[in-house]
Amino acid sequence: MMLDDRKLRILQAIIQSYITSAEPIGSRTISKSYDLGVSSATIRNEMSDLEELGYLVQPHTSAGRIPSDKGYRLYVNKLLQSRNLDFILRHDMKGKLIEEIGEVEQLIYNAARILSKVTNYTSLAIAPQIKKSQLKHIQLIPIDDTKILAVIVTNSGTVKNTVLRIDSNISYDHLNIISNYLNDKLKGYNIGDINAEVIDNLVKEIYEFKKTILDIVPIMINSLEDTTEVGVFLDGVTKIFDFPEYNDLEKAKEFISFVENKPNILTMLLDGQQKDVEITIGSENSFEQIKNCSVITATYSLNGKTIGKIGVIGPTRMDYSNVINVVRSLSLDLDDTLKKFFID
Amino acid sequence: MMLDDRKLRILQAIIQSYITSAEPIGSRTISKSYDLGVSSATIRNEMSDLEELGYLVQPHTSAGRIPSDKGYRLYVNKLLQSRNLDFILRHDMKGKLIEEIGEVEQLIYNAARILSKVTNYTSLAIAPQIKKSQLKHIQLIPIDDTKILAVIVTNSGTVKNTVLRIDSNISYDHLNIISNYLNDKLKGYNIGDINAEVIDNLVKEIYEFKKTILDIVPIMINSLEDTTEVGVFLDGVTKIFDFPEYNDLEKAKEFISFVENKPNILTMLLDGQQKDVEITIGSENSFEQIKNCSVITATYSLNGKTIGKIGVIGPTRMDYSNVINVVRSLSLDLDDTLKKFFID
DNA sequence: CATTAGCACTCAACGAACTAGAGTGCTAAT
DNA sequence: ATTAGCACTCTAGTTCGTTGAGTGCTAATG
Repeated sequence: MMLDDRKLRILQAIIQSYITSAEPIGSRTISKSYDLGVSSATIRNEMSDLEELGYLVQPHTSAGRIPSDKGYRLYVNKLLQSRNLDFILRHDMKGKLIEEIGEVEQLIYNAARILSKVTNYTSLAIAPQIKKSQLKHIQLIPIDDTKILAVIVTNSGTVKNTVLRIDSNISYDHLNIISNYLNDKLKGYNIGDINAEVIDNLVKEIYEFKKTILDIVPIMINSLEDTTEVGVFLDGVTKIFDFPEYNDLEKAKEFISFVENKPNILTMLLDGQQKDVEITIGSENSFEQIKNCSVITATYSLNGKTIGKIGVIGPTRMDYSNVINVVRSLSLDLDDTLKKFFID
Repeated sequence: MMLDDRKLRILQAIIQSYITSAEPIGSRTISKSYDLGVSSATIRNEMSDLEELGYLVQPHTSAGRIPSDKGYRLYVNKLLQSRNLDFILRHDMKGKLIEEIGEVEQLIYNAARILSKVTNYTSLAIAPQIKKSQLKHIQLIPIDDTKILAVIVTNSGTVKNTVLRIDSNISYDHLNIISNYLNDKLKGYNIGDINAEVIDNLVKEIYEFKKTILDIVPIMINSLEDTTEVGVFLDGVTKIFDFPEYNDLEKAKEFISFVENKPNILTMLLDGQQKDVEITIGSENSFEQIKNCSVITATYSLNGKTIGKIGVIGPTRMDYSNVINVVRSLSLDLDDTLKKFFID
């Protein structure tokens, strides 16, 4: 049995109906609402075939049918006609995005908030990954006898502070010399590439402050990799309550627990392929807790290099067409904005 | 009609039962479980009186009674016998708290996480209020031709970065001179006290960099007051699902929406009196959305000055005794830890 | 005179039984 | 190949009694 054109049209009709209604769709509904030129009985037969092929499932006998993950996948890959995003909306989004530019984190959080507001799904975002950024400036500042503050600025605009505890008292001037030296040697380095070897080479050329540098730099680099500190942004968590599929406390709890757990979000977004727009449907998700959700993400880049991701998560019955458009367009806006305000 | 000792004992019994069972309490339950030496009929009469006095309410005729906000208030003020917190638990909490000390924010977030884990309620915390802290160090760092980074360190350990956009190119050396000058003049100032007048006085004594300072300092100070950036920490949001009073999607949604809104939490915590431990019961809350919740907070201090708050929020049927103990003890631990690691 | 046993009354919660209605699958006619 | 027709299925509501916890009142009691 093959998927002929009529079957595809019926599948499309069912999925579109289901996305807006959240109710199982029966053959009569389709024959009435869509002009397919065949009777409900024919549609009934076709639906039976579509179920056999795995694109539809029946919650119970004597109910209509709902799309399976496989059905949604086909829909997304083949049946989605990409309409253009409303110009006004695009313009508004970009306006909101650049309304108040502070640090990059602020910008990304802004993007997440816009995304949730415009799509009415929960939005996710990760701030530029420090490891993938280049070191732009490094500065050591004495705080008191036992502490110095290391400030690291990256090309993507991220500023990261680390308080270091030290034994020996180092003078302001000495710290300045070390700062300058580190700047000189490490500027432009990919932060992820600064490893033991690099640090070893670093101190080969300098004798006076060798010990201090070996005390300071590894701790500093380590603290940059602290994942608990990494910027994960969420907005619109409570949007999930608007969907009938989460009219169940257990499910709502599971969703919110998952999404509030930053490491989950981080792994999910970082593990994915780094393609432009990525769509993960239901059971395709690697986390069991969200096997009834779809996730749509897009990357954002600086200097042609992907540095982070934004996206939304919601029920598999998601308005794919709209969300894909919004996410893509917002990620392009982000690229623009980053280029303009944070260019290397 | 007066509240004699027997009425108080009955009220106490009802509240204690209700806190653990979440079910309306009937007269027979009390007479069986607590040895008050009177029959259920007598208790029935007393309960009727307690209702008339406003300490109890009846969900419907033929149901037991539950405490009113006024009842809880009396309980908290008069009937709570303060038992001591388990020594092991105290020790564990402190251990966890100082397990990994990074910046203050990290410490406060740690406290919130411990609080939620130990009490099984949603926990809240605010990071040290920059306005109430003193300036310890200020440093201007050039990023590129159009941007400089201002790093401000306070006595409470908070490090705050602000990226400033400038027109004219300022050399590294000039920035250093300005940094040193500002340090010299502003160190020790309460950040909240640095106003236009102070800045005016600041530039009276210096001519060379007057314009630059006037360009930089006000923006810097302003950005410190940006409330969207202020540290509000939450943990255990989903704990609310464990309480039968939130077995209702609408209520759960209202709660989570409220609590996820940082400005709400900020106003709530900052508006309260700044006493040691503060308990707000049900309708005493200024926010309509949480009129069925109680909030228990404690302040934490540095150098005898209150700089922030931690606390929990949950249903009015809260284990007041335990939560008060835990919150108080954790706030003392925080004081200790701050003193040790972040002392001025 | 406070206390209590006794009893009629109330009401939410639960479950059984029934109904309505949407939808299917099959069969036979077109 | 398509479709009208129909028996069948199953959920979601609805009604209606039953149960049981709890109350409030009254009259008896020490």
